[in-house]
Amino acid sequence: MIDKENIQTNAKLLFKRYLKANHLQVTRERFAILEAAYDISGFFSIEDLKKKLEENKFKVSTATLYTTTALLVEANLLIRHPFSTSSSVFERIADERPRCYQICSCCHKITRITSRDVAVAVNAYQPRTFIPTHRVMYVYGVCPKCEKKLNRTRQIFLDL
Amino acid sequence: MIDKENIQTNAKLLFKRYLKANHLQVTRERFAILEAAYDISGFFSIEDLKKKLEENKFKVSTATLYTTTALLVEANLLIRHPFSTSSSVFERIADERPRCYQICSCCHKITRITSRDVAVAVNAYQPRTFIPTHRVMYVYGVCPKCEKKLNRTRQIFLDL
DNA sequence: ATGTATGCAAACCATTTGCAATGAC
DNA sequence: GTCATTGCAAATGGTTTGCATACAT
Repeated sequence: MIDKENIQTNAKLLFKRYLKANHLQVTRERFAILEAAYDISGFFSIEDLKKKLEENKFKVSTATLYTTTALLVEANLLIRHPFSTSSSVFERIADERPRCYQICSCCHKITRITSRDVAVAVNAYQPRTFIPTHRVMYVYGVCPKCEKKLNRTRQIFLDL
Repeated sequence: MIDKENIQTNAKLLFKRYLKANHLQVTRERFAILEAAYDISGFFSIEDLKKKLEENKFKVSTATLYTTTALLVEANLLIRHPFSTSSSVFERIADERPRCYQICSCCHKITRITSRDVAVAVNAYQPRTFIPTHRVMYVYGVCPKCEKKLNRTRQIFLDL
């Protein structure tokens, strides 16, 4: 089993490795940001990260938050989701399970699916020369609740 | 085989249906934008759309471009990709094949994969109550070129 | 006739940039 | 000591908003 501690430790190790490999510096700020990001289990914005860091009594400039999150995305330690038009939505990559999200085009509710079927399906494709680090699948559609609503409207239309 | 004409006609039909179902108005602007968007086969920005519309001698305000693209995303006629931090990256949904993209975290090159394996894998997962309209998969990793350049370590998470 | 969609320009705000100061190596 | 990184504040520019006008129903 992987506990929270392990996830963080592993992420830090990977980040350090990434920085070394790319001749980048290991700084307090970068690791404080990584830690804060990995303290959040769901989606988060730059704003949320800033707050989390403040909770930890750690002050970082906005500029650094932006450059570091970009770095973490590059290092495959964070995902950037396409959920918002304006601001970035991030999420940590805490384990190797493929990430699959169902998104209702109607009510915009997002649900992560973690069933075995999904894992098998998403991992079924194996590229030849490309070396995959992680996979993200988005299944767009209509959730049951909205489907009922839509059906009602359609019915009304047929009646007209 | 589906040709360009057919794709557009089909998209228009779907859009009209969507508008009706949601009690929205069928306007010249909305269909001019849909047409322009479907004239572009790859990724495009709001800026690109504006240019394409100008080519067609059609003038639309920026505000309308934003609201209409949002509408088209809602109607499952456009995808919004998470490729840019600042501006939106769109792509038409021209056919029913699942969309899979390989993204190199290093050089940021994006390649669409259309092989049968991908299609099978992505469609293998079938939600129970949720009604899927389309699926998008992103495979992040390192392309062969970058792999050679950087002797980077793969992300390996322990005991899952 | 009613209410929605559009255009325009201003406002907004997330993100980026430039430069001086700090800190990693 | 050298050069990358950070912080700050200002600039940038994509996106949103408010309101008057035009238009779909």
